[in-house]
Amino acid sequence: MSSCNVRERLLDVAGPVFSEKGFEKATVREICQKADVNLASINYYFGDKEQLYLEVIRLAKEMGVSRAPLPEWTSDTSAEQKLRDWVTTLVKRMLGTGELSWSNHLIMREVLRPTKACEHLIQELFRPFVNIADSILQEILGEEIPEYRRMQCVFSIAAQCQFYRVSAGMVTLMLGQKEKAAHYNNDQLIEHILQFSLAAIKNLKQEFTTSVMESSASLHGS
Amino acid sequence: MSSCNVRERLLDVAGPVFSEKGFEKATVREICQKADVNLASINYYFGDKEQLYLEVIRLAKEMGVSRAPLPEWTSDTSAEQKLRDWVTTLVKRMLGTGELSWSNHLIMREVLRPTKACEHLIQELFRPFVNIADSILQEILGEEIPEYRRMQCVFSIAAQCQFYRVSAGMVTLMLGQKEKAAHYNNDQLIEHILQFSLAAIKNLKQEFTTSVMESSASLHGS
DNA sequence: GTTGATTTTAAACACGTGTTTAATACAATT
DNA sequence: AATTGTATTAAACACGTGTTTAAAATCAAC
Repeated sequence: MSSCNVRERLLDVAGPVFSEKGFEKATVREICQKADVNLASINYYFGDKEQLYLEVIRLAKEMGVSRAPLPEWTSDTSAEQKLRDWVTTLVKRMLGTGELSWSNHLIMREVLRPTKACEHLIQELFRPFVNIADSILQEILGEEIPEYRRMQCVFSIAAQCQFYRVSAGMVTLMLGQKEKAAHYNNDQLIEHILQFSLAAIKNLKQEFTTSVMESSASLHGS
Repeated sequence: MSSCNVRERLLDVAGPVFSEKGFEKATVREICQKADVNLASINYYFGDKEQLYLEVIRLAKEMGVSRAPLPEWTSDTSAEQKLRDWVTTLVKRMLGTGELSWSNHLIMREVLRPTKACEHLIQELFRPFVNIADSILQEILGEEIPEYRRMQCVFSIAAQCQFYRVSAGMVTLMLGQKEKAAHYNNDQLIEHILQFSLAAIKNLKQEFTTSVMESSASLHGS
């Protein structure tokens, strides 16, 4: 009867521990102790520590997505609104607060120092999410901007969202607690990132259309 | 005679090892072996592993700055040129290639997971460097934009530079080697980051001046 | 109820880590 | 040449790690 909820308890406990300590520094002893199971249980149910970790990553991916999903869009949702939703979702997933933020932490660890598990995250999580941003930018920028320029913009936006997660410690040390609390909450960050990025994107579009007009004009001229 | 170049050899060897493995995973045995000194030498000369690490961080800071210094500016250097130099310097320091890039790696490790050494880096390296960007932005934006908005912009620029360092592994996995080599070398990145950020900053300035004009107009009107 | 497989347990194993120690070698000074 | 203080060495120490093992306990089926 008391059998296989041990496996579940291990999965539940391992997530936060791996998230806080990282794969290397997390110890099977701590995980087993917090799960209130025997030390040998991880090897019995998962084979070894690494396979437990891979299972936890899978779980984190699913939880992360379901926790901060993209809203539904209709055919007349504006591209800017979509971009706002996209940025909001990314910031929420990255800076996700509260009790379930371990999944975000864990995924971010994989981004910063990829292991075997990162390939899976890219296929199932990052690539689809980036593709959405790419299609939004295509909607704004039109067809004539080359794909790699769009991708650079996507990276620039994602970079800003990522910064406040990965450099949070340094940002706090630089600004001081009060300054950071005053001007760097989620909503203000989203607003700044959106304004900053939208201006850059619209400028890129304008620059491209005028350069096309110029080359067209010089073509007609010569 | 054979005395105290042991200390130097340890410092020379420890930098790359700490950079590659991080403080925790780097072992005193590997460092001592590569430095061709006895296992006990680190404790003899530095006290313990951590104090060696602190010395290495100091060394990395000095090397990083001297390796990619900011160019000299005259009184008629344009603000945009200064910003270009600043971004170029930051990208070079972060993505610094070749034999001496260990210092950049090591400093980036401190940003991502601050230890005691980070406070020193902030005081001596980050704060002065960020202040330079802040004064450049002040030159572009004028006085009426509040300081925290300028700082947000500085962070947005730095975030883009940082992204390709900390997420390099994931970016490569996403794009594939050839695509990354084709469109994401240092020069192209600098160009994109500058264009992207300058457009955003100029838009911010414009938005502020028009809103000031509006409020001024409504003031005169009422 | 007995049997057989599955699960749980405590102990030990094998290895790697940073650090310490006591003996030795070396250099300069008296 | 003897002495003193410094530098080097090999060995051992103390601890923490993931994993394995063999015995005990539990459960399901006959």
